[in-house]
Amino acid sequence: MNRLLQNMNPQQQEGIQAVDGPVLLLAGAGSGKTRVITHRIAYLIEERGVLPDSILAVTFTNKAAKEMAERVEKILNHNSLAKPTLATFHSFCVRVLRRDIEALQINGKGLTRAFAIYDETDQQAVVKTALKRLSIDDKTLKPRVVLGRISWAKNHMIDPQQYFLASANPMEEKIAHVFEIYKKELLKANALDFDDLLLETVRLLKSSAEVRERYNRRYRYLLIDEYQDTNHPQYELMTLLAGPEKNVCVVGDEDQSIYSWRGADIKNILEFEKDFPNVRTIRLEQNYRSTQVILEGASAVVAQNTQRKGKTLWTAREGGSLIGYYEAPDGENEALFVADHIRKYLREADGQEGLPRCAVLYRTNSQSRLVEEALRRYNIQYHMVGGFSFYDRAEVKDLLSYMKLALNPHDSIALGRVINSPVRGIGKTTLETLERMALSSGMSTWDAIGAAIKDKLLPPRALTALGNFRRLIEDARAMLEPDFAEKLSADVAGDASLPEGVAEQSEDVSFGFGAASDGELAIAAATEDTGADTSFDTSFNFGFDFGPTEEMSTIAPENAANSDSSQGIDSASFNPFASVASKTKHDKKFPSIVSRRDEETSTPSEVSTSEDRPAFRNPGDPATLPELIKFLNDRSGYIRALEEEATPEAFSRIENLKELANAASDAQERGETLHEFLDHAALISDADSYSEEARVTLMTLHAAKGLEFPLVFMTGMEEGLFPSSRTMVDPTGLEEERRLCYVGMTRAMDTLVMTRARYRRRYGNDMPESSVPSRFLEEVPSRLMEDLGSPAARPQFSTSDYDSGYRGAYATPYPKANRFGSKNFDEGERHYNYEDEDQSGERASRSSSTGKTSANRSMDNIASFFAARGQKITRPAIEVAEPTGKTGLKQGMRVRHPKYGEGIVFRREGDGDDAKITVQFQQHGVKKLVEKFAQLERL
DNA sequence: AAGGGACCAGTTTTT
DNA sequence: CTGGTCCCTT
Repeated sequence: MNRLLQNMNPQQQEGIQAVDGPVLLLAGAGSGKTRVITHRIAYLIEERGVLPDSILAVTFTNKAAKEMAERVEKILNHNSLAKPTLATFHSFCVRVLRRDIEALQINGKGLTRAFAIYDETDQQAVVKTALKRLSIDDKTLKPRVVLGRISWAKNHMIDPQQYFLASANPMEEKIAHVFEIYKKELLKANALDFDDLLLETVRLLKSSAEVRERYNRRYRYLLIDEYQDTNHPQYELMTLLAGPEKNVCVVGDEDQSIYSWRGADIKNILEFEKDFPNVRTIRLEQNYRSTQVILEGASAVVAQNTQRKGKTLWTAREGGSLIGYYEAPDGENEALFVADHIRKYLREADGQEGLPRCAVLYRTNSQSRLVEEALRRYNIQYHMVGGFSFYDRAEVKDLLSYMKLALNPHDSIALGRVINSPVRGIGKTTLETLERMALSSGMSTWDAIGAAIKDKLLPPRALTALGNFRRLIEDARAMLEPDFAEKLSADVAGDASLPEGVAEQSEDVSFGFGAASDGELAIAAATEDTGADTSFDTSFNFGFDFGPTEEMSTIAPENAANSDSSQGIDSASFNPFASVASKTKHDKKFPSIVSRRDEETSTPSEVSTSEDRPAFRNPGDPATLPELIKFLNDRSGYIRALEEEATPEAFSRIENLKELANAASDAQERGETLHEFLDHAALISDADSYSEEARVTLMTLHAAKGLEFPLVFMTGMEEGLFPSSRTMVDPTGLEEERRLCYVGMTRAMDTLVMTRARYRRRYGNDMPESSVPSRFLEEVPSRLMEDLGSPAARPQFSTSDYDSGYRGAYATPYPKANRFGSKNFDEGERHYNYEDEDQSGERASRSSSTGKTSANRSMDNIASFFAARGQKITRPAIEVAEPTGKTGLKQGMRVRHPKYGEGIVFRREGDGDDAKITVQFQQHGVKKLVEKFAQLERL
């Protein structure tokens, strides 16, 4: 038998071999779907002799795409040089548009290939300005809501005019107006939002037969994963890409459709069968992942849904441990329970085969904080996906905005973001004037700046500031031009040919950077030693004197001097390549970017191809990514402003910018263009940071889709939280929540634990009411569950005579109306107590300082728990924390502050460099200070 | 123009 | 408890 079909069940084999014509693969959770997809791709290549180039597989997340690519490569034993295209819908569209969007232009008008991608924050900014322009209070009409409507309209192919005509009330009419402005602004800014990426690609492929046929020729085998989560534009895209051959395979599971709120349309599956009448449907129903207990539990939950085709998943893994349930008194305790459980699990798994891996899943990102804290206390390494992405941090976005402006200065959102950060004296009034100018003349803000300077339409001070800013951007733009360095230096000789990394592909579609045309920043591929050698001289001067030449007089000499070492901008504190940079610190004349390697090996003139000396920028090439970043960091004064701020936060921002420089340097090594780098930053999602090696992973239920773990925790199983209160009103929303629950449960291979907190804090306040157990808990047959409640409570309540079948004891003293506890519970009885520790002793101490009346709150448990181990705790911090910082300051001590004068230490939080001290000053009231910087003097 | 303080509103899920 | 916005002072 073919090795690609080995160890596959008949349905899987069919899925792998049915490569011609349309195929619908209905793949239940854990049914080996990814295996089938990857083997199918390998089968196409190995058995059918299909060129990898002509295979396109579209997945939902970058993570899935990456994983799939790796697995395919592994199956093929790395034998294949060419690779199939594996991408998300969005990233694929970006690549298409970066290449072909200008085919949509009419009379030279329309978006260019330098288009920007607007993320949700950018979109909000556009909506906000639109609202302001229409004098609509953004409290009555929330930007989020407006955006939701706009997105909805777009995905239903409704334009602003149609929206206006269809609007039934003033509110809708207003939205239509905002929509119209929004659309115009994006056009003016040469920008596309996430929806546009899909829609414009569809429009492109529909309107240009030439382009469509080109892609049809290129991609002859199409595969769409997570088909149940596609929306209408994605569906259209699929049909367009499928072309006349219709070798398209879609893979999905309606029970795992969890993105309908984003426009995913279950109808797509039905329409698929309609549009492709000769479709072959294959069902994968054997689950290879979970134990029978878990699978049965999950199936029982999802069986409550009415809107499903219904299928019978089965597993050969009979039995399995029961689904655990733990009811915590509050969120902290819940998190500690999970952490403790994980620690035991990791300990026990130590000697065993295989990597121990587990996941903590929750409905909302905000729930992660408590779990994180708990894991940190246990010193358990964890990996969190989601939440604030690296690329969402303000400083990173700022720098990215500078980079975007270098490509596309008309990007008004990026411009608005950084025009005055760091502060350079361009304030509100100036911006308002510019905005008015732009509005009345229809030009972009960037052009308005030019006009204002040209016609001296603003006060001199503002004009100077604007002029400086404009020069900064223009200089950055100049760096993207080939020959930019030559313009800076008179004595440059040599040919400025672009590096040819990849030859144009056989068919006419290619995304390699070799395909980059003049406007794009083509960058030579690089080797490992690149980063260090390439670029970063500590001061931005590229190692040669760039006295202002005719063309580049915009780079003012004083600016260059500005960034000289003594001024602190450059400095080792920032430069990621400081160690090398200090060595190479320019005593060379041009071409300095070219580097030691040249000195050692060959002369620059001999070198012409990127293969020969990929590490360096050839004379005549545009600047490298790290060079650009370095330039922007220095010339914008961004780093300097942070350094002057000198707060811990500022330093961590600098760290983040370093990290961005590292990312750029990596991208450089991969041969990415600036466009590609920015596209990546725009499209990367938090879910993509999941790493297989992590022992402990924290993420939302949504992010967990497609993954599996031996041990899974589902936390926050409470009505209103999960299912979310917003979804509980309509049955459709509720069914989606239920599917989400199904997705979560079926992530578990061996063990599943569900938890709930009786009291959960919200907005920093305790919720007055006890939570109600999630209905999904009720939907799991009780014989499949066991209570993991307080070990201490167990002896009190014998389990043997408890009839509902799970071995917990907690429900006994209460009416059994609800298996999952009742409101009148005495909190003291059922604490999770850590390793059966006696809670009675030290716990009682002085916890009343928190103002809580109940001595049984988990906080006190935690306090005693850590106190017993001699560890410091930060909560409640007041009575336990031992001051160990350099100052040795303690609560009650009298201190003097250089500015605020005398005061008394009120409390102390944290330790080491992060320690914060709250001081009651006689004159200035209560201040919270970072100990390290506070310069407090003990009296 | 810029920084600080007071006030208020918000938690789904994501490319 | 956070983050954003508005208004106040310098």
